[in-house]
Amino acid sequence: MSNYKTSKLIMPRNWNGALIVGDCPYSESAIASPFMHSHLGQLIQLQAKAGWDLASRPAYANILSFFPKNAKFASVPEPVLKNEVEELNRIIDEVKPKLLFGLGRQTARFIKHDFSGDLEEERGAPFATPYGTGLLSFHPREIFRQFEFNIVAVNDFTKAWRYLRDGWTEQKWNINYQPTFKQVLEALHKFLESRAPLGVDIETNYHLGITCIGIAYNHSSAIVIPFTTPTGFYWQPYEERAIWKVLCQVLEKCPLIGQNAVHFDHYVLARGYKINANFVADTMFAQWEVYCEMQKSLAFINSLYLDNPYWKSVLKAARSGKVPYQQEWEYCGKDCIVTLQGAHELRRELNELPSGSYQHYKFNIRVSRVCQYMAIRGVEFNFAERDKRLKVLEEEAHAMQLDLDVKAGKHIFVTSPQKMKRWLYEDLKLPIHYNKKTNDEGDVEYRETQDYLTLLLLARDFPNLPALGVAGRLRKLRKRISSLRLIVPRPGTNTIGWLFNAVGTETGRFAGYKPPDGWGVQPQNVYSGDKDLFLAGAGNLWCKSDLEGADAWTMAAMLSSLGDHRMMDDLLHGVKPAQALTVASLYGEHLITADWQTIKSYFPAFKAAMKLQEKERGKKRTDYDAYKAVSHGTNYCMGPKTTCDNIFKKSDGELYVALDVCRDKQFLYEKRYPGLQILKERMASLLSTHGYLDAYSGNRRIFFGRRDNNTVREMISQLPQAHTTYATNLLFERLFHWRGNRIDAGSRQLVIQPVNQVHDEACKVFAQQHLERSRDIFRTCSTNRITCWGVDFTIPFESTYGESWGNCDEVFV
DNA sequence: TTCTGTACGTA
DNA sequence: CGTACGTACAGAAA
Repeated sequence: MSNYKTSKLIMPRNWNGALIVGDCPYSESAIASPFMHSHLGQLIQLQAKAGWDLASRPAYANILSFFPKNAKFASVPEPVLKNEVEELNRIIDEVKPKLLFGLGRQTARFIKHDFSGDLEEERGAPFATPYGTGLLSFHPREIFRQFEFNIVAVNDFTKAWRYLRDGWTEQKWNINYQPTFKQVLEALHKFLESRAPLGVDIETNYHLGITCIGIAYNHSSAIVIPFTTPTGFYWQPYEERAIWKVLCQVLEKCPLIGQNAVHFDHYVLARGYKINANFVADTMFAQWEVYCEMQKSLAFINSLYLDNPYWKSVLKAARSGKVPYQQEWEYCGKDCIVTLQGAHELRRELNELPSGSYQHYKFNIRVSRVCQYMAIRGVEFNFAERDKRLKVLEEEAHAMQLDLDVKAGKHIFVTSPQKMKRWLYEDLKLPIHYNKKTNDEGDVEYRETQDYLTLLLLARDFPNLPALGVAGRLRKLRKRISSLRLIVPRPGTNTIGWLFNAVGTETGRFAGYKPPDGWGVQPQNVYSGDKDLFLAGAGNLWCKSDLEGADAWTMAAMLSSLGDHRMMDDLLHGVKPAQALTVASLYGEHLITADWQTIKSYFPAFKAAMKLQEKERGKKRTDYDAYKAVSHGTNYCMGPKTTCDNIFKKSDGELYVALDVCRDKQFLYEKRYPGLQILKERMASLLSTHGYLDAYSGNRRIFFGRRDNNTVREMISQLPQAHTTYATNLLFERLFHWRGNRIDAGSRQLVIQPVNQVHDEACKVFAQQHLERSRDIFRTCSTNRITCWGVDFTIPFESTYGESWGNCDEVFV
């Protein structure tokens, strides 16, 4: 083989057999070789980090031998591109690389013949080439832009080295996806006998009917039971009945491993098939526990820990008829097998972490049973009252629309951002307002906006244009109306459902969803004013338990450990930080450093003053409301501009705190809690020394972002959120699993039934006759003790009950 | 029909 | 330069 160097290929003397292919040269002027300057440096660093033996070297090539115009691949004329690709292919045929390693999304298109078009999906999954193994990863350019890709790229380079050294062949899949009746029954009975863990996955059609169900029983074998074909049914009716009978037992009795943090499979089986599937492990939960900032998809898990080629494009192809429809069943079998394999590897990953991680994973799996319970149970919804309310609101909206059109002198379509923009900035020529937007790459952009805040600000600056305020209020009202109108009950009932994902967020908070059948709502963004429509049901009570000062406790503990004990002192003696700030603002700024006793001595006067303000200005418009926003914002490094915007917006344009006033109040707040400044520095130093934070729950969040202020802010909110979540989840976990919360011994029926969770608010329902018993149970289950940075504390609940979510006025405990 | 951006609801 | 989310709608792309 010839040693030669061109802008297209660099072939080293001591070649290791790998050809690393990029998309185009570094820049217009740096085209002498495929990778130059920082790109080459990055590649060498990645090889070193991934343990490549650098005594021999990879060859480097590019799709393009030149830098495309404006750095846009699309600008390259088709024939030119074709020539370049052909030349690359000639090079590949000549050098015959054992490893073809393509970097970047453009590159992937040309070196993998069946590339799906999504690099993040296919990255890290090996494929066969005529001369060896192929692999895709990020281009150094992409890694620079998106810092967290770096760790993933190291993983890909580690894999690449292994494939180069040991080669790669696709594992043999043993998937029986067109089984006979006899085979299915035999397999199911065998599972029932052995009770070995099974990897389970279902595929469903648009109506949530199960098209097939796959069961993997070892790391290469699965049986898939098809139910429907595009034209009918796979089984005779009597066969299907017999299969479901045994299948139901398998799903309820065998330990199942799933890939389904949203509990979609469980929900479908329970609601549509009356099967309470026994999922005891979930690869999504495990992957979240290991790297909560990363994706949790099966393809991603495969790319990190396994060696299967990309298989995820088959489902779409099978459904659209591009490949035989039976391949959907085979695909389902692969999913099950990869789930089983992934669970195995993730167990090893968890072992590498402190023991708390595995404990928290197990805890979350127990919590996930509560998510399933709440999803299936649902709650009663007051449809009669909803309909009445809708009527009133719709009339109100109609009147507002007429008023708006008159005031504006033309019809204003408030739900169209485009039309609103034209009205404000073209017709009325008002000053353009911008909104901060963080794009996928993490860069901050500013875009034109016409949101509620903008309309309020414009209305304030242009009092001669009363239409502005009306437009803002109307748009909000329309949003509320459409949310209400779209609520649909489960057929024949007044019940609605919701879904939860216990690992839906990076901080450990739940994510909530509208159920896949559409019969319900997203539980966590229900408009406060409509919460009274969610009912306990006849003979029942709705009980709402809020964590009191939820996030503040962890904040106080962190400050305490840094030597500033004042916030903890305040909280322990019933002084909320925002109250201290308000008292000092109202009765003399010297009070800002006063002890809690002094602050408290002003409480009667302070509370009376706020009551008066509420009477005069309306709800959410008192000074205390403003100072709450200042305190909250300052805790999380919010700037004075956003703080005063928030106050203005929350008070519907009534409360305007000038920017410098807002800034002064922040200084005042920081004077009382000087630890806040130290905390920022401490977090920045933790980011560079450790790069992770451990919560008391056992969960560790590794921060993959850049070492900048942005990440420091994420870190500051991490532990408060993680601990709040832990306290709420702990309550639910106990209520669900503790035998003391059962109607009677041996019963599965709960006395206190969890129904909803909104971060620091736990909603439960119990029968009226069990009020006293529920109080006892709650007292037992609601205790917690958290240690943060060596400081112990407890987050107390404040509980009330009533007939509905929005109507909890009686004190519970 | 599917995707993207904007706006807005929650803690 | 608060954090963390999901959904509805409009309008464009396919």
